[in-house]
Amino acid sequence: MNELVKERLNEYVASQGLRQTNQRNEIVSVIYSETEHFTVEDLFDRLRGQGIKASRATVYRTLKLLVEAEMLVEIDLGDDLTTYDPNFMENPVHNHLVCIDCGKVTEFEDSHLETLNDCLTRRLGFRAVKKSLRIEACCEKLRASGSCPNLIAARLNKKRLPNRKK
Amino acid sequence: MNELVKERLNEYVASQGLRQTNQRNEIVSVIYSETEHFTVEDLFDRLRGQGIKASRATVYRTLKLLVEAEMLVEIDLGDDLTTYDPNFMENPVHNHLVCIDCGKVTEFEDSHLETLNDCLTRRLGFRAVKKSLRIEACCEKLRASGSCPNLIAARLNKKRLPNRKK
DNA sequence: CTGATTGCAAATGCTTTGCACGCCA
DNA sequence: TGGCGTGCAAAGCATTTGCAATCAG
Repeated sequence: MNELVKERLNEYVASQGLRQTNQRNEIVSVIYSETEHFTVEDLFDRLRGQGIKASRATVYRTLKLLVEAEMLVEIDLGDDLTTYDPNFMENPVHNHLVCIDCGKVTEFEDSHLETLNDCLTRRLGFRAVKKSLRIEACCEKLRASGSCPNLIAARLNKKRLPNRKK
Repeated sequence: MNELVKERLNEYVASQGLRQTNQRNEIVSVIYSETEHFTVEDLFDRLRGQGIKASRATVYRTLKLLVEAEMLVEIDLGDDLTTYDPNFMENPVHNHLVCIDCGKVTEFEDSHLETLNDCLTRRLGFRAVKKSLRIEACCEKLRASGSCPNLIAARLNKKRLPNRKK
């Protein structure tokens, strides 16, 4: 995966008359070492944690580059943070469900949903180009039994906590 | 409509131990005089255009209040602007289609879509609470005939122009 | 009267940018 | 060698906040 990704980056970089650099390679390498969604600060922390030196400016610039290269997608998780999703390369069509109990994000896809969206769009006289669906939901298990495995996992792993809507 | 809306605001304000003020009433009145989506600056301009005096701070504070009162919903149109939709009071369930040719936003709803979303959510072990769907699409008429009525209307009316994704 | 509301300006927080230096092709 | 890339600090922008004056109930 990692090699594939770097290759794709370098293809894009070459095609645009840009240059291959250490920072870009390292940033890409760190991003795709996990499938987790992340914010700029998340990424910045991961970089520092691995002793990789790259300024915030470079991180911002590289993220913009990756979005242009369609290797990364900005998603809206319902909070005020710009979040990046590295999973669209493997999975070009997917949606997000955000648990309002623990904040955990579940990716899912469904062909019926895609078909229906396309139909509705066509009926309105358009051709669908891109789609963004986010479902905010609460955990049935938590409601039923008073405990939610995701909630517990979230606490243990210090994942993104419940979205603070500012 | 206008009276209904003011009434609802005042109900909420009263229920929270807050106070009825001129600024709030005027802002609400201006917002619901149209069904158009708007940004803070749009609203601020409309206020000034009608000679209504309210500081930006008050406008921001009132918008926050209206969102809390569930009279207004923040929506994501795919640009970097916080946009407000005043139509959820009349139409609690609807989605947005954004034309990438002219930027025009079309609201639509479909019961099948809602059902499918709920099914998918339940299958994942959650109960849907809230949903946000945005389709970006291009106009078939423009592709076919080279002209798009919305595009023309957009130019004539100086509506929101094509989204600059910065 | 009392505490909520307002306006102003200052502060915030995220992101972008200008510039001088360094490095890839 | 030419110019793209980087880091730094400053600038930008949208939004929030502290404070003193004002206003609603």
